[in-house]
Amino acid sequence: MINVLVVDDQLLVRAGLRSLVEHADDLAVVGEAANGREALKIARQHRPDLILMDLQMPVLSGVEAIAAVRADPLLRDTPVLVLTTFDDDRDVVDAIQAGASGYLLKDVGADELRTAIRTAVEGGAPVAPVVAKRMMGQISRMPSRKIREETLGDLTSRELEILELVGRGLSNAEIGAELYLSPETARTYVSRLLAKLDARDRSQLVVLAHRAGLSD
Amino acid sequence: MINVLVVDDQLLVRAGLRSLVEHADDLAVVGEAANGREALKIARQHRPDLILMDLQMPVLSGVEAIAAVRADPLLRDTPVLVLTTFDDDRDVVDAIQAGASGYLLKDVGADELRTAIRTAVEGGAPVAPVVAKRMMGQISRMPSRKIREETLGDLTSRELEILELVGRGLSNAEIGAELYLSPETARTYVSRLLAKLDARDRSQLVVLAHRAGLSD
DNA sequence: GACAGCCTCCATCGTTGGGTCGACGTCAGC
DNA sequence: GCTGACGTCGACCCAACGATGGAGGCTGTC
Repeated sequence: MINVLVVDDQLLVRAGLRSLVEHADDLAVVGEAANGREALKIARQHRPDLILMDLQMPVLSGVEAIAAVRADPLLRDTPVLVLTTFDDDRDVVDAIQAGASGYLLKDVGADELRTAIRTAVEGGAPVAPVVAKRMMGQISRMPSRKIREETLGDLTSRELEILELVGRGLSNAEIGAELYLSPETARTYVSRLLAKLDARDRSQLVVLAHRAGLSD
Repeated sequence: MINVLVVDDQLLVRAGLRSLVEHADDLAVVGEAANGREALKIARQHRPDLILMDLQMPVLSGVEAIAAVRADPLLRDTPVLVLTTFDDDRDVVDAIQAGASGYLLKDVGADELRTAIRTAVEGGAPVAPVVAKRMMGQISRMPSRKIREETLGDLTSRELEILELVGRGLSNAEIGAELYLSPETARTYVSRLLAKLDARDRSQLVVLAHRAGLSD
């Protein structure tokens, strides 16, 4: 039996969700909350298996509430399934970074919602196709392996090491200390990197390093 | 009627997919291909409404094939739905950056697959919950608005402008030229930024700018 | 009017960075 | 054994950077 906490500031929506959720034998609503603060309080009391949460709420927004859940030692592992009306890029990214376990829109079908709840409890991340499109848009803008290999292709492994440290903002002396080299050697490498990568500054090297995804 | 091109290097899988897909009245398989090169050829001939593609393939991998589809003026708008066995972070990111329209795993249910095909054709992005979890993991590692506001909170708008240019690797003189300032003024701002953000180098400023997501 | 905050400019001085050489050692491969 | 690629170190010199402290002007607000 999966116990669900329903969080939405509109009474009507909560009622609708309750009837939807309880239509299934394996699902039950153990509480309702009208805002983030209430949600946290009730969640700590009832320890639901999943929190179904709207984002637009007074007092404590959905995103803040999700972050609070993830920060709470008691609730840390409770999946939070976002169920909201909009799919702004900003909302989606914020919710995910706050620690959401899934992201559905309110036009979701009844069966879909129930399936999503089960999926989230099992550790999966149910996401509405429109939202997934947003997510993919974000990922498209990330540094790609292709760029990495194209720009860093003919660097030796040692040069890559140095570039990575330059990309962290280290000075030549610090790089030398980090790799047990003399500062002069570090400078030699940086000079070579500048020539190879057609950069003028070490700060341009930093830009390249980040563009190539060397920051991870 | 939605015409589907099935791409997989295993005959058996293609046969299975064909029977699954054609089980619905509104779906039809208009072609099969065993690798990326074939897929492109047949796609150009038949102009399917959707391409169902495995990633692991000889000759031309799935990711490469997707990129080729997106680069082809005739096929540019044809959705490519990835259907594969694994969900490596790398595969997922590569496929998305190549231009995939969705990402399913081969343990998908028959109904789910058919629904996903329709969703993809309509412009949505069907994604398996496990894959969505990977995607969310990627997005979690991106620069967040929170960090941005925390680190850049008490900067004036002008200072932000300068920081953005520093983050692109410009020198003081270039910043001055860009903003119609004297180089000395640019230096003054950079100095202030160094003090405010507790950095020592302009290269550390570049790091901060990128961490805060000022590169977009 | 006094004041604070912001934007703009400048001069000086020490430090770092970067270009350009050259040198030595190692190791793989022909 | 020679060559070439790589890694390491150093010396020279000039340009850029960064710290510091100052200055004037422009907005607002009290």
